[in-house]
Amino acid sequence: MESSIQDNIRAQMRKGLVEYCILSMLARKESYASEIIEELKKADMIVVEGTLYPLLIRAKNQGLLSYRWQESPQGPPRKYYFITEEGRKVLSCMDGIWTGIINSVDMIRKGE
Amino acid sequence: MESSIQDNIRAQMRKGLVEYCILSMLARKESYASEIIEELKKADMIVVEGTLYPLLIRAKNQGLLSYRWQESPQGPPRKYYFITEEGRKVLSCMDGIWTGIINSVDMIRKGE
DNA sequence: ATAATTACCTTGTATTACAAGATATTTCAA
DNA sequence: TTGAAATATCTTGTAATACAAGGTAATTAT
Repeated sequence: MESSIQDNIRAQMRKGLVEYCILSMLARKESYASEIIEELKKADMIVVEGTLYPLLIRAKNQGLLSYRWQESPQGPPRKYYFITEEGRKVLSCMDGIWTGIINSVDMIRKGE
Repeated sequence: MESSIQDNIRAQMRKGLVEYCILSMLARKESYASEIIEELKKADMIVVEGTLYPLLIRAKNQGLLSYRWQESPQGPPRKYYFITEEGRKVLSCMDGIWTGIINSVDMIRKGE
């Protein structure tokens, strides 16, 4: 099965933004994987489990996120992730990087 | 040697944008690899040869770019790449995707 | 000749996101 | 009390990207 060029481009462009988006979300309120996926879907930023779980583990190992267990009204307990102080510093830095990227692309698109 | 978390994030965020930027540049005027790298550098979008050459070849194989040889005032001949009609269609599509990504990130960043 | 400059290209590696599937806990109905 | 449904977490294997590092080749100047 072959994917279209456009699908491929959409996929490529999103790369690396996922971490920024997830840190952003968790900076406002703690959340668990299934809920994070639902909320990203609302903003058309589709992410699947196989992407999210390794990312959360990486961010936790870097000290950007931490988590606590909490019982669920139904099913197994939820792993609520929340942002750390270190994570907030990195997020603030990412804001600047993101703004810079938008400016760079804008310059290139419009012809410096 | 270990790179900082921030360097890593900067690198990740840029992924996939390079193709968009290069198609954009070539949509205004044809150019060759060394010049493309120089111009991207001006916009703080650093790209190296090992990234650019495979990308140009991929885009050519997809029919988005084509090229012609031209003698250089000094050194070996230059391979001038230019965008095709198909490339312009895809570029127009990428504009929309890029705008959509900016909107998505903005929604997520600001809390939908 | 040969060194310098300019240019093109390749190989191997780290990282990322995804597809697909495995595992575990709770509730509810038969 | 057994089993299905729902909700969760997590792992493995694969494809793709960007980069570091190095290789090849043509022209000009010394």
